[in-house]
Amino acid sequence: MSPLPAPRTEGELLRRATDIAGCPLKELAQRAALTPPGDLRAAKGWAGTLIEAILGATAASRSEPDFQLLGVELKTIPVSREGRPRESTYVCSVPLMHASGMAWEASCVRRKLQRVLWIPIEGDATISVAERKVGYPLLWSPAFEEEAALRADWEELMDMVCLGQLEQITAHHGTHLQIRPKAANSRARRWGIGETGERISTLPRGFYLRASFTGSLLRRHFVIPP
DNA sequence: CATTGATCATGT
DNA sequence: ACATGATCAATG
Repeated sequence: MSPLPAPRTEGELLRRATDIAGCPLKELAQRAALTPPGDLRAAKGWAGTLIEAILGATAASRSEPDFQLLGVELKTIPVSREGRPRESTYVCSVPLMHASGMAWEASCVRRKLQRVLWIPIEGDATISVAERKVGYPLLWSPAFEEEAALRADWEELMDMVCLGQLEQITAHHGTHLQIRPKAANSRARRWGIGETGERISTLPRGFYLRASFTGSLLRRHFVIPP
């Protein structure tokens, strides 16, 4: 496949995304000269990377929005037959040091979620990766209430990170945004802040959006049925 | 059976 | 090393 030029406007991006709605992944893979894996166990990011290539994303594996010119982040999301998200959505890593006094406005969570192109993909395990179909896209920015709710979660969680309560954070915290491990394995280490303010060696963490949050936003925009 | 904690591959 | 793309697999 010849390298696709990056979309120059949101409209162009959205048109490309709409054009592939209903398409099985094998068809898109063929365009990109790729072969769909039998399962995603050893290729967890395969579908996301494929859609990036198909839509002409430019920032693969860089700390930039996927569509740099447009400031748009691409997120594929696996959905069940009923259209419900099957998984949470990774947002960004959690800053474990030097984050005291950081404002929501300056956070990576807010920056990442400022403008997102959501693309649902059939994620039922009974459907082979090749046959899974791409759904209709949603170009989304958080509504005022959504951002306020995310901000409240972020502030509560980051307070814990900065006040030495990192080890007490579990995935149960946060209504819409949660903190979970994000690492190669459970032996991975980063520096964090301990109970008495000392440096501790801890597991790297990431911010994730709960499936309930992405589900309600897809429903609210009529991308998936109620 | 939904959710949490763990994990996989690849690029810079 | 650490970011990107996420899903897997154990657990309650």
